[in-house]
Order: sequence, then structure tokens, then C-alpha cells
Amino acid sequence: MAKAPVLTPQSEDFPRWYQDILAKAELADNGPVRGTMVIRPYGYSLWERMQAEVDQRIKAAGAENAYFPLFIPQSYLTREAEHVEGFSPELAVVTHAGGKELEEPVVVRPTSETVIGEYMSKWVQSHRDLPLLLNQWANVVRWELRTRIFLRTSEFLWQEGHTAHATEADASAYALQILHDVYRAFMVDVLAIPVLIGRKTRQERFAGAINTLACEAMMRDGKALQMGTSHELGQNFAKVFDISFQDTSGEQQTAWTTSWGVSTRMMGGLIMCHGDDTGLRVPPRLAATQVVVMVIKDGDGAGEAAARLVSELQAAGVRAKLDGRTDTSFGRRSIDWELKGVPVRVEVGPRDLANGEVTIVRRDLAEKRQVPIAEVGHRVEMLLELIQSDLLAEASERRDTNTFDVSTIEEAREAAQQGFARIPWATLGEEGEAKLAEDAITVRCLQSADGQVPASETESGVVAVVARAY
RNA sequence: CUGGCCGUGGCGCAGUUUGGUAGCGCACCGCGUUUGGGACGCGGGGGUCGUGAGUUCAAAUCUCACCGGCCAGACCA
Repeated sequence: MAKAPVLTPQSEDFPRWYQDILAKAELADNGPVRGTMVIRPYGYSLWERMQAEVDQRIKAAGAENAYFPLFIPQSYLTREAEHVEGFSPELAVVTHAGGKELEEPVVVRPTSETVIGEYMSKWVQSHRDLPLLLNQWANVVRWELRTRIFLRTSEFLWQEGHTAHATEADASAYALQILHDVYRAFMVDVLAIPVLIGRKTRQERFAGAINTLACEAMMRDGKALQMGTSHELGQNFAKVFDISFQDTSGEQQTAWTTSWGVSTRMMGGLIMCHGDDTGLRVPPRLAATQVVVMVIKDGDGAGEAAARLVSELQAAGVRAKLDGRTDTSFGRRSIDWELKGVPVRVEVGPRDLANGEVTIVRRDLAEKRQVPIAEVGHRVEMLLELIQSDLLAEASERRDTNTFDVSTIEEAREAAQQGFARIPWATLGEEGEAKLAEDAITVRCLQSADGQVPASETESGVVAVVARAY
């Protein structure tokens, strides 16, 4: 009795699978305006967990949250030449408001370097005011041609950090610190997504930056997704917004700034890195609901036993939830929780209950096990840890087996059809990069021989990781 | 913007070739029986057929324009 699959299988049509899961796991819908999205409560609960975890790490890195306006005077954007050039094609500009045409149009922020630069300039007078470490959680708008929910939408949610430093070395070190201690740590430890870190080529650099660092992940279809970026802005913005200070010897100096961000795109990464043909698989540390305790059927004491388990788990600090919707069939509810990717299910029914047991199910492996009721708390906690590390291990292995060391551009092109190709940057170069671009293959990042972020692209042993990307 | 496919109840589709006034599955509502992997029976509700114009006695169906979606290309978190 083979039922129709719940989702279009990944192997059959990956983009379709992605669309299916967005709808069936109740993650998000398209918004009424082209390219916008509505994030549904379950999807938003995952985003809120991401925010909480990232926010905590940002604060640990010393930055403080603030909020800057959605509207930016158009003139601000035009001050930094590369910045305008990079962003002007995707700006949403307000020309009319209050029933009148505005004297100066305002743009809806595509990113906030400019407004924040203007205020940093006011706030920074002395070397004692540095470093100035700011962050904001906000929405931004970039009018995109081809959009996909979470991966590229005209409006998205993100966190953007903006800092000013007294020296280039300090700014550079901070941009790297954010990449390591905030982004990579969060992605690996919480999202269970193994990410490569590296620097971007000139071609891929942020508009107005002197250096862009990034975290890159491999999705289940072998394509790359940029999960986060951290930019060294040099003195480009500090000069045009006059962020300057008096140093210890009384000299006037120009500051060095950075900016860095992660967005709701990480939701797409989560889905495409861990999701399988039965739905999402949420790593336990991220999961808004880690355990669902299901009452199989009413009237046999299961309801009471399940409620008791939920409170015990909650008391132990587990994010547990009761599913007592016994007016819906058990099979239907199981499938719903699998779609949503809740890591562990505890099934409470008369058969097991008669033996003082319940059934525990791992979402990631679809593995069921009978466990004495008294051991549930302990077993669940162990399982959550195990699932977290297994998801990371599985994703790492998939990435590694789909990463190929190559020595020619032709081989790189070939390998990128399946996954990542690693090719010496000295071999590829900007000409090779342009050549690969004809086949929609891009340099995701440059790494030093040991997998770290190279100090410069000319450093010896630098490897370009190339792939098709979202 | 370029090329291909496609817009019909919430979702997925048939109906379009050969114009005749809209149907199926799932979902939804009610009642009952069910509940250890998408339950079943009976009874219901819901659609300006993407939008506009045109041809016609008559348009989901034919013509034109526009809008939107998906996939593949140029840009980006």
C-alpha cells in the first residue's frame, strides 16, 4: 500500500521538494507583493531561535544592539562610489509620501553602512570612543529579479553589525573574530551545518569593502549557499562619513570600519542541508520544540502519562510539547511532526503503557525504541545530544565526499556539477573565474592550505573553492 | 530582461484540440464509528475559470494585450 509521497522526492526535483516543504511544514508563504515572503509561526519560531543564539554570541563579542531607521536619504547612498554602484539596481526608492512628491527621495535600506556611518561620525571623537561595536536586527529591502523564499527575497530579516576601530589591524581582527566565534561557531554548533570559511575574490566582494570573508555551506543537491559574511570596509566609509578621532598623540585619524551579517537565508540553509524526503530535520539545539509527546489514543491513561512526561521533561530544561489531539489519527500526526522535523517523538499508548514503557522515535534516522517510563528523561537528553552530533557528522561526510581536488579549469567545471571543486588559485586566477562564470560556476571562497582564511589572495598555497551557488 | 513550461474552489489537477454556462482528488464543515504510521461511512459548504478587451446567439475553451508563477541564464545576504 504505497501511498503517494508526502513531499516530492529530492532526487526527482529538488526545487520542487523545497517548495513542498515550505508549505507542508508550515514554514512560509509567498507575500502579496512579488518577491516578498510571509514567515509562518513555525518558521518564525526557528528564526527566533537563530536570533537568540546569534544575538548571544554577538554580545559575547562585545557588540551592543541599537536601531537605525528604515528610510535613508538617497544622498547618503551616493557618497561611496562602489557602494552606490553595487546597490542602485536593487534599491526601492520612495518618491511620494504624505500625498506629495518628496524634495529628496528616500531609499528603503538595502543595508545600513551609510546611516550608521553618519551617526558613528557624531559619536566618535576620541580614540577612547573606539572600538565602537554596534549591531542591529532589522529588515532590509533589495529589489530582486529572481526570488525564492528564504534564499533570496526582496525583503528579508537579518542582523547587521557595524564597527569602527582605531587601526586597520584591529578592524581586520574583529571581522575575522565575528566570522569565527559568532558565525562559524553558531552554524557548526547549533545549526549542525559544516561551513567553509574563507575570503571572497574581488569579483564576489561586498560593494565598498576592501575584503569580504564568508561562511559557505554545501546543500544536499551539491550547490553552495553563502550563510554569512563579514567585511573589512577599510577607510572607505569612514572617509566619506568622516568617522575620525584624535589619537593619543593628539593627531586627527580616520577610523577603520567593518560590517557583517547573517539573514533569514540561514533558514534556507537549514532546510536544504538537513531536510530529507519526509521533511525537515531540525538539530536539537536549534529546535523550538525538541520533543513531542504524543498521546496515541484517549481513555487508557495515556493522556495523563503523557502530560506528566511533558512536565518532567520541561522541568529538566527540555523544550517539550504535548500532542493530545486524539481527534486526529495517529499516523497523520506522526507525519506532521516529521515534516516539521521535531528531533524526538515520544509515543504514549496502551500497549507500551501496560509494560510501563513508551516508544521513543528519532526523527533523523526514523528509529523506534521501547523505553521504560522512568528512563525517558535520561534517554531523551542523550538522544538530543546524539542527534545533534549525528546531523553534523552526516552533513560533513556528504560535503567531504562531494568535494574534489582538481588541477585544471576543465576538471573544476566537471566537479562543480556534483559539488565543490578545490583548485589552486594560482591556476584559476581571475581569468579562470570569469570562464567558469559562463557556466554559472563561481568562486565561493579562497582558503589557505590549512582551510583557514588566507591573509591575502597572493599568499602561497591559496585554494579556490568553486561551485554552483544559490 | 532572454528562452521554455504554466495560471480553473485552500492545494493538486481534468475539461481547451471539436465554444453550449464547471468537474475530480485532497483539504474544510456536521453526525457517527475510529485512533500503535496519511481512518471510514453518510450528509454538506465553497469557484467573477489570472486580468482586460475582442469575436460569437453563446467563451474556461477562439484572438490580442497585460499580470503572475515555475525552471534555465546576468546580480546579490
